[in-house]
Amino acid sequence: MPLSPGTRDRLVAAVAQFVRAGRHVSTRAAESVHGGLPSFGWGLLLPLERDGEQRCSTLAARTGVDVSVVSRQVAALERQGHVERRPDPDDGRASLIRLSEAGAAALARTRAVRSEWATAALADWDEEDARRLGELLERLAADLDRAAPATSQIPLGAAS
Amino acid sequence: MPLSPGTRDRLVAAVAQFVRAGRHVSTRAAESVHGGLPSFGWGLLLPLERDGEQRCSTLAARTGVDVSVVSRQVAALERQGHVERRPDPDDGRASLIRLSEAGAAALARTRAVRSEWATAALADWDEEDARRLGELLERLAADLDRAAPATSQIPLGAAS
DNA sequence: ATGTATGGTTGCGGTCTGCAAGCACTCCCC
DNA sequence: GGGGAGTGCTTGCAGACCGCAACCATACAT
Repeated sequence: MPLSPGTRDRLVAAVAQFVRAGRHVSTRAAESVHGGLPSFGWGLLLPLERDGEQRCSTLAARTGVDVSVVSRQVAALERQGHVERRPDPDDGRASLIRLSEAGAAALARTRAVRSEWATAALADWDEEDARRLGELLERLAADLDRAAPATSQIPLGAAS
Repeated sequence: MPLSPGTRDRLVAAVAQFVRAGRHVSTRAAESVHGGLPSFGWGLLLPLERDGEQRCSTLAARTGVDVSVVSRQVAALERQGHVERRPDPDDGRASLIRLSEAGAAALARTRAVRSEWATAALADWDEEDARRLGELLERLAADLDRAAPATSQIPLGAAS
């Protein structure tokens, strides 16, 4: 019994409130970039930048959404020139998605806007607290992913 | 210059990733309650429970969304019996929204489901880390609210 | 009384999401 | 080698939210 219910519930409440607040900011930051990425673009371009060329299904698994969503977003990003696609030489069904130069530039612009916002929001934070929060958030996100099974395992509509 | 860019950007990335993960969990937890609240219901019922009877516009301000959204959600929650409405005795235009007994019960059920999930997700967290994260999150949410002006102040579509 | 401001509702369009059906291709077993 | 099962992806569909703008009813100020 490592955690008191009080602390746990307070953390849950803080998370719920924070997710709401964070959603606003994350969509706004992307939208304010001209020729802006669709707000979800960030979530797709980031793993593309970090892990390089990869296929839709990998991207879907990494971002935790349905493949169909990724498929549509990739199509949109491709139309806008942010990503490029080529057939997978090892598998005729799949294609490999790669960040284009324009996409990298858009990502950099979005990142700059975010940094600006973050600087304002974090004006009176000190190094220690920020570092600590970053670590704890990363850990919590990982634990949430682990505790929240893939969508297929939760019968969404079929509540008993 | 209280914060290094490296720490700041890492925190930004952690927040972005976390918001994505958290959104999944928060919607799922509400949906899994039978006769479930619409996932946004939680966001409305919570301030109703905490601050008591209040009007739509107050609710909208508190939750940070447009009044029209609150209006529709209240209508839905009223149909489901989760909230009750009565005309404001002091102002014929307004109505006061109040959590019903059924709504309180639904809220309790949702909370129970959340606690269950949280217990699983936080299985190997210790008291100190959880408490610290809760505090830091609350502080960050407040700072984000402060740094991200109300929607009316950001011309959404009118990007230059 | 008349004009303005405010609380709320509704129509509209947009984004993001998941599910399910369908297509093309791969792989394995007979 | 051929046929069936499995896989990668796309698309049609429906649902949840969101904000803006137009609108109505009431309140308030001059």
